[in-house]
Amino acid sequence: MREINDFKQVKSYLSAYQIESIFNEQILPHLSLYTFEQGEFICSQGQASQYLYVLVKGKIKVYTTSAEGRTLILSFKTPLEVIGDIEYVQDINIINTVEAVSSVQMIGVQYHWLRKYGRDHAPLLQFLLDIITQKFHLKTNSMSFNLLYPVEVRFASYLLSVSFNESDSLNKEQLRISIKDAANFIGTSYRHLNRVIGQFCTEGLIERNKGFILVKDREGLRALAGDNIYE
Amino acid sequence: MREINDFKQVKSYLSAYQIESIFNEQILPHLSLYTFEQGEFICSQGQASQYLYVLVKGKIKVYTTSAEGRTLILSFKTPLEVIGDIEYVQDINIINTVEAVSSVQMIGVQYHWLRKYGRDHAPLLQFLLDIITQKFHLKTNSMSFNLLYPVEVRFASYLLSVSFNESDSLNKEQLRISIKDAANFIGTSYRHLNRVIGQFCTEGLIERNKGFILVKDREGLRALAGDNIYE
DNA sequence: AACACTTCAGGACATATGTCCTTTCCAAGA
DNA sequence: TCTTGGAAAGGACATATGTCCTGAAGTGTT
Repeated sequence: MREINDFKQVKSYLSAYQIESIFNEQILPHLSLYTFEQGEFICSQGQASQYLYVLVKGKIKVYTTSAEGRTLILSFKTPLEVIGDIEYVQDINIINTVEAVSSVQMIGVQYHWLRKYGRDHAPLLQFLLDIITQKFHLKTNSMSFNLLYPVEVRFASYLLSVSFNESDSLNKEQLRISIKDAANFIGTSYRHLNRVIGQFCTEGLIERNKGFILVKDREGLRALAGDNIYE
Repeated sequence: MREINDFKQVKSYLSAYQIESIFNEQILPHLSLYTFEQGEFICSQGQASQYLYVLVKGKIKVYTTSAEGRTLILSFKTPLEVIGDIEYVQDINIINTVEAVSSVQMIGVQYHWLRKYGRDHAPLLQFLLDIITQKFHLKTNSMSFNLLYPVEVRFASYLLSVSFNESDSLNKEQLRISIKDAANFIGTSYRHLNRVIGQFCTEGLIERNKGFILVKDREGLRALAGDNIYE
């Protein structure tokens, strides 16, 4: 983590995401911009939490590790997103580990200042409400999805969702997905996911070349996934 | 659903749960008390939502039905709880079906009035934030729990959690649990749950007599469930 | 009591998924 | 160039879970 002393940058992010109003005059001076390198932890499960972060650039993953050491990825997130909100409101330790997937920039504020100056600031409260309800809704969906459908369907949905987002950038159909990550996200074992991938290849839905996955039949995947997409 | 015109009653509930402040003077006159009979629907997945309800008495269950008709119970809830909060904030249709498990009383307000008079009322916003973050936290837990552990463990946890709450009342250890409900809650099939129940009986953890389940070895269950309890 | 009807318990089998291992391959570093 | 470590792919097997079906037992109705 590196702190960047560039208040202009902070302001410009706030303005870009139209959230200037959520921090009032008293809080503004206590905002800082932080950079995290790829693979760096933004926060770790179980630790005490001190900062509310607003993700403004890059991509992060949120996951939990069970007592037995198994990992379950709860979500990948891109701006605009907030980390530490639940912990702030509930005043509890960090629930999930958050790790930078790419290089990441976040605006951070200490709870301290939020408690002091933000408790009754309606725009902030509304903003948090909005973000958290979104998260909740999304989680509700993925939870029922995970419990109701087999790995095959979940993976098809995952592929669609990921390829959609990624392909914004460059490589239209070629995806560099980490199969391990995918397995943890879907809540299955690496082995089994591999099996399903093999099956998809046989069926001509996808193709794989050394670590990459090429979506060949988007419609076929969609048919498999049904309407259910990790939104 | 039956509307009860008893403003005193409403006031007394608000006071009992120490939430008088969340509704301001303008909103108060628009609060009503509603009664739902056992088995009655409070709201149904996909419908347009109009009311924010505060559960003040009784027990409800929240569940979702997949396109294929499978049911997944997301939670059982007792006061103090709010229904329709996510929908209110996000302005979307009802996400999950909510059904009265016992006879139930709820305080209801139309979104209309909340939008008009409550948008900037910090105590209301704080209250919603608090409730929703709790829900979120709980859901996060149960989601990872469901994905990370086998039915055996989940059911043990379920039994502990349910027997704990129920036994507050009368029958110390005797539980009338609906096995179907339990199966849907855990996200498994009736058949399989039955199998696990049989196994638990063999191991002397529980005993069953015609539809009831008797917890015999709470410690054994706890050992199986580990620390993980549906909170 | 006799009947139809539902719920409950469980058998038999198929499928989904997990665990453990082995082999291959490729890339980073000595 | 030669290791060496780790990712990738998949074989073999065990286990967890789902589906379909059947028979027993309870419940209400006539």
